[in-house]
Amino acid sequence: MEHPIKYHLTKKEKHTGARLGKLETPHGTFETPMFMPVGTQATVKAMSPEELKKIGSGVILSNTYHLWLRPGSDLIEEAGGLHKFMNWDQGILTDSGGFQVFSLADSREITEEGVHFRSHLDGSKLFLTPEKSVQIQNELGADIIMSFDECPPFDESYDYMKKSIERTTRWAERGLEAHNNWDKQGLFGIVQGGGYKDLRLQHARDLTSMDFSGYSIGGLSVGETHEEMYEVLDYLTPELPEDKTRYLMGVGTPAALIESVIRGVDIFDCVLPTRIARNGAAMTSQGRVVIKNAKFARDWSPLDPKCDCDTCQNYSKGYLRHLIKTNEILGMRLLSIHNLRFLIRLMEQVREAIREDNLLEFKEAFFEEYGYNEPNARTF
RNA sequence: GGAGGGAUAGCGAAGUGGCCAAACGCAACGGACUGUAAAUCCGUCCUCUUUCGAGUUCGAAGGUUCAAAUCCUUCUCCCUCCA
Repeated sequence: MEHPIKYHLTKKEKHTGARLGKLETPHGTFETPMFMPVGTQATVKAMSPEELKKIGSGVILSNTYHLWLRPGSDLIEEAGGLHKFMNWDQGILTDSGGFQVFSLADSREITEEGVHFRSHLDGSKLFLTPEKSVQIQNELGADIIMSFDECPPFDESYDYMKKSIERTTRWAERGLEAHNNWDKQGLFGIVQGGGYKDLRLQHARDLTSMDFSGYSIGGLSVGETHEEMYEVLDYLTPELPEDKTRYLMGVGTPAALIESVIRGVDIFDCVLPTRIARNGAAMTSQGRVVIKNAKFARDWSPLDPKCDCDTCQNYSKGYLRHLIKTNEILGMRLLSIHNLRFLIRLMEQVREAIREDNLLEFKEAFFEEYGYNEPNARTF
């Protein structure tokens, strides 16, 4: 089968094997490694598409579950598809809703057929199946759509995890079967298995035996330590096909991005940069800056002197702190612009380092300034 | 001039004899946030102490009581209405 989503491996970094490549989609070709901003409800919160484009965003992620509930995938189809609906002419990836089943955990029932759970909006009973998820995603029309998976906690029991990945495999087959828009939409499979090596490898083999357009690594960054996550990547990525995109879902700390690229991952998404922006924190070349802290009240220097984003070019920490403290919309917008630009630029730098075969040196220099020895491994 | 109401922690506001260092909200301060139920959530917030705890508070002064933010007396200030 001819996939509408193609991955072209440009080169591998000499010392780490990190991959430089191109992700080809019906809405453009994008260099990888790449970070994808999250726009759950057909909008990257606080950002306009024009601003996203300006900071170099290529593919953005949106969500099946949320758009299914509101405004409805039929409405978006009527609008001409998600790209047209939200005025985004670059790539779009939609998540399957699998993660929502996991995060809305208090009221779900997982069966072989699908998942019964309740709407977070009005409590109404919902039923999502692999076929339904694909159908909704076909209507939304994203370039990359995701297979409907179960995303169990990292420390779920072995027995449960084994049953879960086997069911997710069956769901993956059903999703492949149901997908009817192969001309314009690629479908990715999602590898689960928690921290169990044999299950991860088994699931990877099961999914790669099917013809997906790319492969995702799910079930990580759900509370485990970075070390546990890196260990999974160490043995998992070699099992994934060289000629397809590897997508690590939900990862977005600068450290994890760099370490994961070193372990062979191509693309990432994460709500972290936009969420912490709205909550008054920034990722900068000098480490994390909690802009709402009192110490920045009279700091007239830019958020990150090494950043080229509009926020850092034009506004001071003191002003940003004021905006955040007064709950002004502009504060959230300016910090979102910065944080996204920071990660997108970080990926640009990583690509350059792969090109130059000096990724490890880049990593050392980055952490020298950013601070690697955080008290908590999960701190970004 | 007369009648009435009120003064509680940074602000607003409960509390009207013991369970009050004093609810709650806001502000302030700190923390968390990883395929977004998030412009959300958590903690601190009289002083000292890491904790236990100790010490000073409820306009001011005096009093009643085993015990007072709560009752009594006087004073100060504020508000409303009538002249």
